[in-house]
Amino acid sequence: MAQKTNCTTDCANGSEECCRTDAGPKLSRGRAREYAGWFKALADPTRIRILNLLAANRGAVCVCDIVKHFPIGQPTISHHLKILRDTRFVQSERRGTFMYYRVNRNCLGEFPNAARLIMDV
Amino acid sequence: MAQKTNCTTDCANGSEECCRTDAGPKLSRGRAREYAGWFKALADPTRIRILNLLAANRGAVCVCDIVKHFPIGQPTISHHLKILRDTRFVQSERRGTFMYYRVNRNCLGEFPNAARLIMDV
DNA sequence: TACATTCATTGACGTTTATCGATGAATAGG
DNA sequence: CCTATTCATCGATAAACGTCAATGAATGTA
Repeated sequence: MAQKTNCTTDCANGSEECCRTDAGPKLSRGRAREYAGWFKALADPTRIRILNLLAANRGAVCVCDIVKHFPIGQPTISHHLKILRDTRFVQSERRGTFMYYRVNRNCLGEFPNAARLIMDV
Repeated sequence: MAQKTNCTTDCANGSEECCRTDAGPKLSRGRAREYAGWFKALADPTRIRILNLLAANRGAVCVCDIVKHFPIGQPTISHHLKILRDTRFVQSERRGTFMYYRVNRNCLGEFPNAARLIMDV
């Protein structure tokens, strides 16, 4: 429902940048949605600190140990871990009754890539 | 309300990683919130494409021109621009009746920094 | 002065999200 | 088997978010 304007006709004086820059976004809607989902996974303080905790411990950490460091319940931690796992920021591995989570360090190099693609450099 | 567990006592067998990794997150709650707010600004497909559009046009672009390229109304675009401006992803400048927006290219270099700080490398 | 245009703000709406408590599935050990 | 433990899933709730239509403030022009 893009609102109708007559900006184009008004700015036809040739001396302004307005209305001569008609280039739309180059990123497709689908790819933008993909990137947004990626950033959305990092758009929560708790998830950032979970990631930071996992990075601070070299090896993998089990859920019950993660829970200890946060003032929220275990189901909520599980919820956040699922989001981080679905977006490949962390990897999980089962050992007996325990689930061990570790950071997926490949994601680190992807940040500059994302910036480059969005910022169109 | 971190759920009580006896994980620590259970894993006192010394052969498991569990419960020997007691390092909490190093990032403060405040800084995590700051970073999260930053990522949250990019956690929407429309905002990513607005940013991409601004990056694709060398000079600044006025709001009415941005609106043309999206299937949403002008107030919503204004709303997104405010979020991007509050987080310093874009800068604005008034010329007469028009508001011109441009990408803040400094933000580009900040991505790797954010990754490094969160990932604690 | 009066009018048109650009853009931001407001208030309302449906949807999504973070959190909780309760429950269920899987595993380990008596 | 039976019980205890770890963790994921479900259902509910309150807050936050994206969007809209309507309005308002600022500016340019006749």
